[in-house]
Amino acid sequence: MATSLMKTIGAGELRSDHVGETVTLAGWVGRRRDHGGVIFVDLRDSSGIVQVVLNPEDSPATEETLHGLRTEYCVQITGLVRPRPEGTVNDELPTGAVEVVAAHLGVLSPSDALPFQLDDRVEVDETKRLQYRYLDMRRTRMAENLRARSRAISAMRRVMERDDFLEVETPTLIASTPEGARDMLVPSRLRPGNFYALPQSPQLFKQMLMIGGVERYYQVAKCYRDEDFRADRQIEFTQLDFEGSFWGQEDVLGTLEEIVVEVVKDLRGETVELPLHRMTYAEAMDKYGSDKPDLRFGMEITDLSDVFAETEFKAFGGAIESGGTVRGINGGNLGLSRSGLDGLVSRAQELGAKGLVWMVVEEDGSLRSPVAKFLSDAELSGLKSELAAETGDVLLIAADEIQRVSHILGQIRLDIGQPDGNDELAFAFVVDFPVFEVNDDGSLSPAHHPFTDPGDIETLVSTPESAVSKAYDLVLNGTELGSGSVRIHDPEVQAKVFEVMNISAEEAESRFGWFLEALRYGTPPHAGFAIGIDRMVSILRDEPNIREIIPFPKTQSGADPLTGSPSKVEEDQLFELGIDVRTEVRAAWAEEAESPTD
RNA sequence: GGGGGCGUGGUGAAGUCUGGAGUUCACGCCGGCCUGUCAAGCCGGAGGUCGCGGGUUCAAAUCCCGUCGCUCCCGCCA
Repeated sequence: MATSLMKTIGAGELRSDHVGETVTLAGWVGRRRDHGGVIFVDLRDSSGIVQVVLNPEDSPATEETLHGLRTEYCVQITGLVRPRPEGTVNDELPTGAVEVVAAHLGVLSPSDALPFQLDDRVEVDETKRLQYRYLDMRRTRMAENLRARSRAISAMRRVMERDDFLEVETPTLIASTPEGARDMLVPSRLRPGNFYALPQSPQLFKQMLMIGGVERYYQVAKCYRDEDFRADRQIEFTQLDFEGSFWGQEDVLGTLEEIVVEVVKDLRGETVELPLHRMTYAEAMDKYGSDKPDLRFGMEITDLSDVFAETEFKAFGGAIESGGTVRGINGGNLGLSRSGLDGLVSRAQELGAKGLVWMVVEEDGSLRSPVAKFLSDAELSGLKSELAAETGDVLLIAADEIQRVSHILGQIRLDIGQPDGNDELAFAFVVDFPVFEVNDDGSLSPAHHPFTDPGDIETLVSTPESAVSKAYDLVLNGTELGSGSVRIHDPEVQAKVFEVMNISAEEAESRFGWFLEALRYGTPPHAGFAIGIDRMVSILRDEPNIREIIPFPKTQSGADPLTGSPSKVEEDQLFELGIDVRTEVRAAWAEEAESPTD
């Protein structure tokens, strides 16, 4: 802790070594224990907590100041560091062996009574916390999360600088580029009716940096995606974005491994074993029904099509006949009641399943299930052996087209398999993503932005649905931390990809003509990645959502309870921007003004 | 766009299913006592339009309808 005019040392830094020194501290009044005569104050600053002793003899401040001290007053204290008396040492505190006898106490700034207690054991409504985020971050949870976030970024920079990456800032008022998500738009005053987009990622800029000879670039980049919120999604978030020239996939994954090792070391003091686990997209989908498998537990999806190849049970047989599949998972001994099992069925239906068959293995080896009577003995025993079923196990089976079955069982697997209190970290690279995802109606939609190396061009053209791109993800505990790819550096390939993606030459020219031209000036082969910093830190900190990692996050409806954003603006301002508000919106405003809600 | 959960003094919860006086618990706040506590202790006190609107009822925190906010999820999103 640097000294300043107002303090000579951080409160949390005091140790027995400092005994005998007179120090000046500044910080906040945490807990206050007023015994009438002596008063103990837990003085807190960013370095920690130390006990300050105030008493009439040693502290010549007025009685009023002493007893008038209240929680969260901002104070400055000068006093002597001394060992705590015999028997009063507090082993819970790093500073617990000493205390500061205040000779002088100054209130720098008093505090109103707080809207909620800063005690970490008190759970507070999150909206309230966000509304008073500046108080919330005085609590250890947020204070530590902010520090962890900073350390994570610092570790990332360390790797980037060690490997000679150049930090470059790219603009945030840009032309809309296709990343799949909805753009956040900013109106242009100088060109009414025209809009900037906020970047969903610095994608094309970093590629141009490669063309520009930077060779190795990184940026801690703010990104924006105007989509619905989730526990791990905000409309603005921060990524470590990097890119390298003369690079292929292995170079990127190697750099990611370095980053993972450093960040985990700094945040958790743990050593990550290299190489990180790696699997193909196809394997991930097959075994885990997800492109971001949670590998902290097994419960792999098993193909049961062979078992039920000849079945009389229509739900299974029908699926197989129409080219689909029957697959199942062994959920283990879940101890679920009938209604709990039915809950899984509803969940499956929510996920688009026609149904979900559950079976419980009884003591005598028989299978209890609403559909057991429709299945032959051979099928039941085949099922048990395929799923390695033991007494008490719950078997869950779905039948439908492959993609849907994977999705359903993959989600159910997560619902029932999430290890509680398991602090294991399961990193994995998922590689060989397809170029296209197949929609329900059989049509294709790009799985990545169109600047991703689509692999073999002939395959891309002849059977696009089976084309494998050079795209890869980094996954941690079932959450996608980020993704990247080898990029296209050949303008001919780029044109071909647009064609296959049904982007006409005219459209490509009008939207990215400038970029297509850039590709024509000796573009080096290049590849890169972007890691979601908020996500990574939230998992490493065992936080349930990324709002705990973002200093000033938004609620699920995109509002900031502290500042009131988004907010209305004056009509003059809209006029100046060339924006006309629709009559319906205007009417809604008027109604809102008349009858304020909540 | 859809489904689930939640909304009760400043904070957190119980009460809601099965309607009967704003009832209870913990913390905080205010005042008093108290010179070795560390979630200090003891005594006293203040503080609520039960999110909001409507309906049913003799009577609504409680039942019904609507609405707003927060949250988790599906869709969406890499």
